[in-house]
Formats: sequence, C-alpha cells, structure tokens
Amino acid sequence: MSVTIKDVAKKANVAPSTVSRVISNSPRISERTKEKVREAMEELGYYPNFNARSLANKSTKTLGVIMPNSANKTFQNPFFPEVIRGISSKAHQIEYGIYLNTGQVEEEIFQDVKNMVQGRRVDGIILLYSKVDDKVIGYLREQNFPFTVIGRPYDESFDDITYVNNDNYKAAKMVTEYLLLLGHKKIAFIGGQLDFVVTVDHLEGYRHALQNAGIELMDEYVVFHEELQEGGQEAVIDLMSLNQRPTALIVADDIMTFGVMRMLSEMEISVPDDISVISFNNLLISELSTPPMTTVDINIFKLGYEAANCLIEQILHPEAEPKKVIIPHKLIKRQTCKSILSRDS
Amino acid sequence: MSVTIKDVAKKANVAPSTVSRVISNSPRISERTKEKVREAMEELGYYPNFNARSLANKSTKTLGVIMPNSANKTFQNPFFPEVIRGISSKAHQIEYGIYLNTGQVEEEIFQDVKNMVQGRRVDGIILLYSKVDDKVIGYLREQNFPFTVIGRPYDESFDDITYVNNDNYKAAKMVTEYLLLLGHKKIAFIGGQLDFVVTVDHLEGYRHALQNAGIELMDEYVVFHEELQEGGQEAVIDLMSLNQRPTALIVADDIMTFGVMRMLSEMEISVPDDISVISFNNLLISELSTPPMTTVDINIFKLGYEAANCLIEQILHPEAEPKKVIIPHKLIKRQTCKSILSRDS
DNA sequence: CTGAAAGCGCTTACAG
DNA sequence: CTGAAAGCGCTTACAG
Repeated sequence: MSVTIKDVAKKANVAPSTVSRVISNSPRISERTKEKVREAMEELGYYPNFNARSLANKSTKTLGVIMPNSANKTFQNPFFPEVIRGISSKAHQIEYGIYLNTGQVEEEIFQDVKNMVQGRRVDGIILLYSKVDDKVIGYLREQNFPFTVIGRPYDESFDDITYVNNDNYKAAKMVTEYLLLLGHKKIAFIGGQLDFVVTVDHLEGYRHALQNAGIELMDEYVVFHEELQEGGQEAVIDLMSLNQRPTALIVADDIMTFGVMRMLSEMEISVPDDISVISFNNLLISELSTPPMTTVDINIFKLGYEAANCLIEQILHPEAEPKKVIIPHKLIKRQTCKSILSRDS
Repeated sequence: MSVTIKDVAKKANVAPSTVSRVISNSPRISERTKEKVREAMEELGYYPNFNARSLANKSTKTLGVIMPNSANKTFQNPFFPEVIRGISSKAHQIEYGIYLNTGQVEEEIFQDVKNMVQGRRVDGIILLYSKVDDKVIGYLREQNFPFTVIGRPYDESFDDITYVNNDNYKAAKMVTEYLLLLGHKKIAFIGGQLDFVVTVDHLEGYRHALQNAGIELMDEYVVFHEELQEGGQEAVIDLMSLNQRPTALIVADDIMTFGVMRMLSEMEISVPDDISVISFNNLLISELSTPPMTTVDINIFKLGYEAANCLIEQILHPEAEPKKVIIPHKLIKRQTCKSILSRDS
C-alpha cells in the first residue's frame, strides 16, 4: 500500500537500483535522471522504508539511550530531560533517531540491552548513568558494541571505554574548599546512592579537601541517601541531631537540596544565616529555591551532546581510540552560602 | 557475522521456516522440535534481527513518543520523565519499545513525524502535548495512522481521536471554588502558554467558578507566561503591582509555583499568611517547596500508562471506536492555602 | 507437523 | 551512467 522504490522506478522509467542511488545521492547518476526520479518521488509522495533500509544497510541510524532504573525516584530528576535534549540535538544534526530504554529494575534493563544489541535495533548505546560493577558495561565491552557512558566507568582497567564526564572529584573538592574559605570547619556531606560512581568521586573530593586543610573527617558528617527527596530530609534530621551540628552542608543534587532546605526551614534553622548549603547540577529550577541555591553547574546539555558526538564517532570509525571527555563545571554563587569568619573573630 | 535463523536451522536439522515458527511459538510445531530448536538457539546465542522481522511483519513493535519542542523550557519539566515512565511501563508489558522524538521547533517535529510514519519506523504515536491548531494531529488523522494524544485535541470535531486527559476544566473550577470557600474573592490566575489546550481549559474552569459565585472576572488578574520559571516571577511582579492585590493565586504548574513563591518571598509577602497559592500537577518535588505547596494531583504516571494502553488497542484493533479516557485528579492540601474568613468577620 | 519458495523494500557488487 | 540480480534476515501462504 505504501509507495515503494519500485513504484517510483516505474513512474520515472528507470530501474529500482537507480532510484536507490538517487536517494543516496550517488555521484554516478546523471543530473537529468536525478531530476526525473526526484520528481516521481515527489509526485508519489515516496518515503524510504526504514526497516528495509536498515536491513540492507546494516545500519539503523538510531542511538539507544539507557536510563537508570525507573523504579527509583531519581528517574524524575530534570537532569534526564536535559541530557536527552543534548543527545538529541547532536543526533538530529546527523539525522539519527533515539530509542529510549527505561527498565524498572536492573535485570530488565540488562535484558533490554541484550535485545537492542543482538537484535541490531540500534547502532550504538549511551548509558545515562554509571554504577559500580554494572553488568551492562561488561556486556557491551565483551560484545565490542559501540557505546559511551555519561559518567566514569568504575573499573579503571576499562580504559578502552569512551566516556563523557565532569571532574566530579575536583568539583566536590572545590566546593569543600569554598566552604572552608568561608570559615566553615564543620562541613557535612549528603551524598547520593553509594553505588553511583559520581557519589564515590564526590566523597573523595570532599575528603581530600578536608585533609589538605588538616581537618579530621567525622563519620557522622557523611550520609548517603537513595531517594532524592525524602533522603534529603532524613539526612537533615540525622545531622541536626548531632551534638556538634555542622555549619555547612554539601548536597549531592539540587533536588535533594530542596528537601534539605524545606526540612531546615521546618526546624527553623535559617539558610544561610545558621547554616550554609551548596549542591551540584544547577538544574533550571535550582534558582527557584528560597533563597536561591548556590550550586555547581555541570553543563548537563553538553554532557549529552558530547556523549552523542563521541558515540557517532565510534560508530563511524570503530577503530579510533577511545575518548575521555571532561565537561568543565562552574560554581554558581547564589544565596545559600555565607562566611562565618566574622562569628569566630 | 551475527547468528541467523539459518544457522539455527542447520544446527537443529530443520528448515528456517520451522525455526521462525518456534520463535513465534506456533502451536503447529511439535514439542520435540521446539525443544531441539530452542536448544540450538541457546547454544548459538541466537537473537532475532529486529529489522528483518519488522520488514517481513510490517510491525515494528515500537511506539513513537513525541515531546513538545525542546527549545522551550517546559521540556525540563519533570512531568515528562513521569509520563514516559507510565508509557514505558505499559510498553514493557507487551514488549514494545519506545522511539523518542524531540524536535527543537515545530517544523522539525512535523518532519520527524512524517518520517516516522511514512518510513514505518513505529507502529503508532503518542503525542505528549496538545496544542491549538497542531499540524501534527491533522497529519496523523489524514494518514489514518494510529495515535493517541495526552491532553484534549483542540478541535471538537476531531471526535475520532483517541486521547487521555484530565478534566482540566473541572480541576481548575474546583481549585477556584476551594479558594472561594476559604473566603478569597481576589483570585488571580497565572496560566501557561495560551496555545496549549490545557491552559484554555484551566481558564474556563476558573471563569465559571467565579461566575457562579457572582464575582466579576478582572482582566488584570489573568496572566499567561511561556517560560515556566521566569514566567512565574514576572507574573508575580505584575500582579503585586496592582492597586487591588489578589489574595490568592492559581498557578498552572508546580514548577512555576516555585518561581512564584520565590518572588513572593523576595517581596516579603508571606505564603499563606498574606497570599494563598495553589497549583497543578503534584510533581514529586512539589512537596519540597517551603512551605509545601497545595496542588492538584493529575496522576501523570497513569496518563502515560493509559495513553500507551489506548495506542496498543488501536494498533491491534484498528477498527475499534476511538476512546476518551479521563484520569481523575485530586486536590492535595498542603500548606500554601489559608482561609481569610476570619479577617473579614 | 514440516519444508521450499516467494516476498517484505531496500542496497550494492557486477556487468555492460 | 544504468540495469539485472543477489542478498539483508525474517515470515507466511501453499503443499504435502
């Protein structure tokens, strides 16, 4: 029922193979014939069938995008629409599409990836998360299937993996140093899920900054929470119940910070007068907290864009060297951090 | 290089057609043969090639999901991950995949849709938005391609369109009535983009509620803003500059409410003591505002789930009647609305 | 219950 | 510069 290459061929009085060559704009076809064929295509409203093309070509022109498990509330983090916007922006440029995978649990995701890869449903894969000991990464490597991860693969020995990341270690270190400069010594750290590599990196940065400043790390000051929203609130309760309340909080994610600030406000602890808060990501809504939060911009859009870029490179040049791209971060000072130097002196 | 049906056939000593039947679990194949073939598949690590299957089958087992234009900041609304989670949940059940489209501008989206449809890249389409006079809807209708829209198609004459929606008119009416009951008479309305059908419906509900209460609608109390975040803030400035300041605000979306509350706080107008605020959507983060916002839960997940459900129905039974599914909404009372009856008496 | 053959709609050596 | 033919990896009437 759909118009095929044959219909066009008949109409234009050429062979189907010629039509095919016109579609791919082969230089071996004369301009006159091209004209003729294009007219026929126009008149008949011809559109190439994607599956036929993919089958013959062994190329799907689509990128697989794997989200973290959707059972987790992290899924609703506006981080994802924004990375996807970045990916999609690059993909569009070169006329690739996006096949989105959102499994509920890890095993489901793993099976989906297998199907995508072996079933040749996509030409390459972008992993939107990077977890400690992730089966998916292992599988993709052993299949030698093009993929890039957003974040850093946990295992250092995986130096053949292309990834796009922020320097999360450095960002966390910088943030801690910033608080130290403001006179804070009791700095707590509210991290995300411990099996995400980013959490590990943040923690390291925090640790080293304290160490360099000669401040002992207090275990009670370091907490991790799975659920973004509730997590932030529980963390605050824990920390504020301590004898030695922290004077500053480093929070893994802006959304979590909303929970943190809300809880603080319920306890009538004022930000930044009583406590400073700083977080990561600079989501669009992060400037809408009251007061607007100080956070680290990680350029989410670019993370996505570059990931797509690297993946395409790999697909086109499978033999090229793996790339490691670091997207710069930037401290966005707003109103949740305050110097306490005056207090002490 | 990949294992094909032929390889399996050879290994299992049967014809390729038999292997194909085993894959589709045809009842006409004996259990013994099935066993044998499955073993061979297992040993060889066979996975069906998706494109070949789609081509022969004329079915891609994938759902196209069209997002609103990504140039707009609405794109980052956590509404989208949540609908997608709903869609994806249903899709997974029946082993369908999701092909995600995110054009930057309307024309691009329109072209993409054409390619998806004509190129048979997907079996059906879910539109995640519903705009006044949308070309895409017109096109899909005329192509007689299966699709469902989340929201309500603008043109009433399009009664052949399947959609999943909230009763946004009723929700807005209820919200207004709730504020009236609390004693508010000066109620302002901060709507979203006027070319989204949901905005139109909200406005109608607001209007009728006021009318029923015998309160004249003041034009200055009705504002619309495109950009979610800045929009909310500008709106507040406009409204608070009026001689007759409103005592209550109805805001189109929770994210916008963050902007609204932030601005109010800067003006040292206290919520809910000086002004009540109520909004729509009940995003996860909506309970993290300070104070936590009163909002209308629209069950975003279910909106997505049902949309996928309806679409699948259409794909499987093209002749079935179009469906109109209304997902119930629910007022979530938190802490941004306050009765002002005491004041007056 | 199973096989041989044609077909899905393209692409691409091979020939001329 | 163009065409005829084989092939991509499946499915599905048709036969037996």
